[in-house]
Amino acid sequence: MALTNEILLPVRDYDLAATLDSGQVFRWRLAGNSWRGVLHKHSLCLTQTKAGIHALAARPVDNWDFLRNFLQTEIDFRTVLQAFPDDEPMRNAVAACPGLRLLRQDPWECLASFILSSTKQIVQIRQIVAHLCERFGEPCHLDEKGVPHFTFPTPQRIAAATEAELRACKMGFRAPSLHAAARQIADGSFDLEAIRRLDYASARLELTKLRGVGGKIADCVLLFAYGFDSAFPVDVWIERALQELYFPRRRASDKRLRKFAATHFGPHAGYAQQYLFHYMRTRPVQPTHARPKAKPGRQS
DNA sequence: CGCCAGGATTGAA
DNA sequence: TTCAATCATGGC
Repeated sequence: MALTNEILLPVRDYDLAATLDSGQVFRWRLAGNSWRGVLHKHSLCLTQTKAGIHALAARPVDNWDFLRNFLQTEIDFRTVLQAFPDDEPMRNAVAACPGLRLLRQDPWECLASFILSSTKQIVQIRQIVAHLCERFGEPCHLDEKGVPHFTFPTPQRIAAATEAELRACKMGFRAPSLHAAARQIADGSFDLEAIRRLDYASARLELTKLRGVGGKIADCVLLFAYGFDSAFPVDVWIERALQELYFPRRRASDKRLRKFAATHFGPHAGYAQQYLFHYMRTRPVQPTHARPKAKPGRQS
């Protein structure tokens, strides 16, 4: 294949900005009307145009499949949307952002990022990950402003760091979890590739053996890195979404909500989850002051 | 079940 | 300006 610095991926129904800014990935930032980020060792600049997504690489690329895979431009997106339940919350969520997509990330970067995500807001996760890449990643490109772009650090590099060095990236109590995961992956005692060959339930069980990885974080990794479309991460936003949109009059237990989610949203439940998440976070602020904090048994 | 673990942000004093 | 509450997930 010929080396090229740029490519146009002619994709429709794709909202690049919403997708890169929807809490799946933490390393893409807006520069003008383009998105800058690093994938493997390629520093990229992505721009949404009428014709699709234009990619500009800092260095020539011989095969762009890694980008098609990351952006998931080849999937049958219509089928995904058509498989959603035809109810009002889903119609509203899709209407609010019709081109929202799921990405397909590198498992290690995704796992590491979500270990760092626990009890953190998206802005803070971005900061921690940026620190981590600056200190332990490799510089792979200097942009026109002279700002270096870094690769995501390997498990080997993180394993070789001290816990104090990791804590200096502001990750606090998550440092031992990240360190342990990196060591297990670096020494081969945990195989991220083997996860691919498991069914969803086994893969989830396997991931939750890692310290700092509970059901929610496992589901994020299974959905965002391995493409298990049935994974349905339930964080507080999704819990709120399910409660308010599907059980407005009575308080449903956590267990009840998960059971509902597992059956209601169909084979691409993970996509549905992403739409609900985005919908909850971007819709106009609700008048929370008018409603007292939810208490068991009593919900306005 | 209930508490604790950092650190950035928001809102109150 | 300082200070306290809030955020949000897993481990014990």
